[in-house]
Amino acid sequence: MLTKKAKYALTAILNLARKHEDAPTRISELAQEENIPQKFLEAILLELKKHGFLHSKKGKGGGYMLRKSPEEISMGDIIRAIDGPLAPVPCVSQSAYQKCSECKDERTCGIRITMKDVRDAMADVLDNTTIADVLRRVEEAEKAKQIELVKIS
Amino acid sequence: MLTKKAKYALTAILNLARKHEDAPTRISELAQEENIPQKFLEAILLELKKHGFLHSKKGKGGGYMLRKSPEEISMGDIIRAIDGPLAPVPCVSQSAYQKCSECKDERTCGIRITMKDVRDAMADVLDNTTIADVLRRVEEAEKAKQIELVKIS
DNA sequence: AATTATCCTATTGAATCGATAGAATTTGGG
DNA sequence: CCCAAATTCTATCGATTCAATAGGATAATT
Repeated sequence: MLTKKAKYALTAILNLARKHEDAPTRISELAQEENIPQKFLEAILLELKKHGFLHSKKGKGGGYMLRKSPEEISMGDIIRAIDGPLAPVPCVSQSAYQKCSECKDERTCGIRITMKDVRDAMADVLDNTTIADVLRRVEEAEKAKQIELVKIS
Repeated sequence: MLTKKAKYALTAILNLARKHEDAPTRISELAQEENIPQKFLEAILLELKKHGFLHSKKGKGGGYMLRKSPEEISMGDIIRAIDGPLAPVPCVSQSAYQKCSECKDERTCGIRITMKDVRDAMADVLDNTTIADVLRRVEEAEKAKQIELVKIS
């Protein structure tokens, strides 16, 4: 399960990416727009900054802005930064492998074999979907919705 | 992340499936063979029984045995029974859908669109991998290991 | 210097995870 | 019919994580 923290992180980055402006966005503004508890969002943005996704400007007229372009950030990157490895079990994680204690031989462990497939399937989606991709798909969905509305009226 | 509970559940069912005997297996035996805390395993087996995967026989000569055949049990079934829905967010779950509170319109939510793909990718693996499939792949891996050993010697 | 925002530390309440203890109940065998 | 062996039930526990809040320190812009 995605934690709320990761969900808020994705929401915040998508919001900032949609703005694609040079002007920074205030935490308070972001919190209000996306219905995220401000103090919680504060901590999340700080973490995202430490991971290199954002940078910030202090003082009057300050706020947060994207550091990388939306094409360079994948959904997987953000989720890993906030929630940790994607893998359902540590022994199939690429980014944070850990040996399985109870397992006699990893090569012949049925759970590992299956979970490796699951991890790969998840990573295939999340590492090949950038913020820019998501924004594109949202736009398409919004267009489809408009057409639907016209049909009904 | 898969919980230890679910991992133990999978291990237990794989063990019972490998035995494919009519004779029931005692909890204590299963716990020892798979290095699972006995009292914890007790609770897990009970839960698996309630979900219809196992049935049990009390008293002397009793124990647990599979209720369904290994071909009829998918990895997804077991994980859902113990850990709950596969979906990373409730609003893309097939088995336990829940409306997203903070989302204005689900159809145009970028997180939902992406997470739907993730869910489908996971379900595609887990619902199409049966216990029998896993056992087959473990056997293959064991054969490959044997060949490897012969080569070295 | 005043304003505004980020940054830091600490704490909280609730839920979940992993596991244990002890007793109750059922069953088959002698 | 009683005993031993097994499952079944109830309850509790400590530790960790999750989600969020509070309050203030620090830094930078106008």
